[in-house]
Amino acid sequence: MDEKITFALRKIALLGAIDDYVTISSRELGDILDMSQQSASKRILDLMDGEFITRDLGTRSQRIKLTEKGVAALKEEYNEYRRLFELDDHIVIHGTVSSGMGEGGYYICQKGYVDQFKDMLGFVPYEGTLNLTVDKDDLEKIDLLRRPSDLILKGFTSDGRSFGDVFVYKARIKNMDCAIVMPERSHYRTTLEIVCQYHLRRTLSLTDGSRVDLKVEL
Amino acid sequence: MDEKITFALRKIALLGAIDDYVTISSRELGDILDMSQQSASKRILDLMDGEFITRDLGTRSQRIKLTEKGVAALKEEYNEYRRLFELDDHIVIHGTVSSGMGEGGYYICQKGYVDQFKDMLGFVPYEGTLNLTVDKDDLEKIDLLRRPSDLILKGFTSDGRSFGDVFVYKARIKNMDCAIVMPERSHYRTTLEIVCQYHLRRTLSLTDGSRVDLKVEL
DNA sequence: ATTACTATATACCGAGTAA
DNA sequence: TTTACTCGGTATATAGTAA
Repeated sequence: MDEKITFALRKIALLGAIDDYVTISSRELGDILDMSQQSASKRILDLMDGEFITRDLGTRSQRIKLTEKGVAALKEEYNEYRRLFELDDHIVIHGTVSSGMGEGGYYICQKGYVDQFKDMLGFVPYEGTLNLTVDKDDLEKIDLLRRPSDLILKGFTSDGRSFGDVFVYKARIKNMDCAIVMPERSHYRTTLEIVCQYHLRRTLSLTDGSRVDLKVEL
Repeated sequence: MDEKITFALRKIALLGAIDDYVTISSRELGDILDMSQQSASKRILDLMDGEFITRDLGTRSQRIKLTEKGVAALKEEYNEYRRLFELDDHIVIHGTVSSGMGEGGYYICQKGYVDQFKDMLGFVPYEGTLNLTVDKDDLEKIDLLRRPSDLILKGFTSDGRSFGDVFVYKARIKNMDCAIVMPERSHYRTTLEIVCQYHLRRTLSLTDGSRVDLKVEL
């Protein structure tokens, strides 16, 4: 979505053009957008071209109203702001990609977990986890995760082997949705295990030692 | 606020850069902003120039965090969206500016009302009202206002003359805060009387017959 | 691999103006 | 009064490249 488009669209919407047609000349819109009458006129044509607004043009006035698509475009941007300011219950954990087989990777591939995981997060995890060695300065942030998550994969028994509960924390790496998996009885460690729908190493071109910022929802 | 600035700022904030430093190369930012590495680099310099972000630049990576000013800029835009989508309890009434002495204008200038008005709306109304003849198609919308407003100027007696209650409805004309005043015992009319901190006729260059879109909070 | 400079290409803006 | 065209000046973007 072009930022010039949503800027003009938002200013027009603020005049009430979501609910009904609003009378606004290109000169007036130019004043609001801090640009010339000519540029505002062009912007209106662009908005119509993208079907973000409809207009009925009289000989000495025009009336503008947002289309469904126009409202949707604004809502999309609004949701980005909500992610920033309404759900500001997250922390950022810095760390380094490391290898080494974590038991979380073994756990999460069990069918008993995968089905629950899909219901919970909405995706089937890629087979295998990304190991993240947490920066020394951020180790204390892990304790914030030790509070029982409200996302818990229930334990089960399979082939005579018992699998315990696993805590899950929704997270993001560079806008990629992922999750921390943490077996309930894991001992204190400096490494987190991340699961994702995609192969994070390949998708984000990560190798051992790559720096990663993990944004975790609390 | 320049829209290019807030666009880049928002995308960086979404990576978690409000809470803490976040590692992001200009190449990666370019991908996110759909522009070249060079332009993204320039955008970062612009953001630093405006003191919207701080950066610590290493030899092979940079870390970015929003400043107070940067967060404030985003919150300003967020508030515009809240006005659009959270308080969507309003209607738009179309009408035409007309003259003719409404009794509302006489009423509202009484000291007994003005003091209450200032407490309620936060401004002292300009002496005189703007008369708005409502479009035939929008007359039924006035009935929505007939529900008792939660903003009521209490009646009083002055010089042996009694003044009744007046309903007040917050409204906006082209982003100007104003209010509809409606004496409780007024008979059904097709004309609304608008008060504002400023002289609306002059400020908005309105003359008799000018088309006006009135956005009313319910 | 980075960031960011310079130079060239492109897009954008607005003055003038027609309808 | 409007809207919106053309056109020329300016700002913005990117390719090439240095550090």
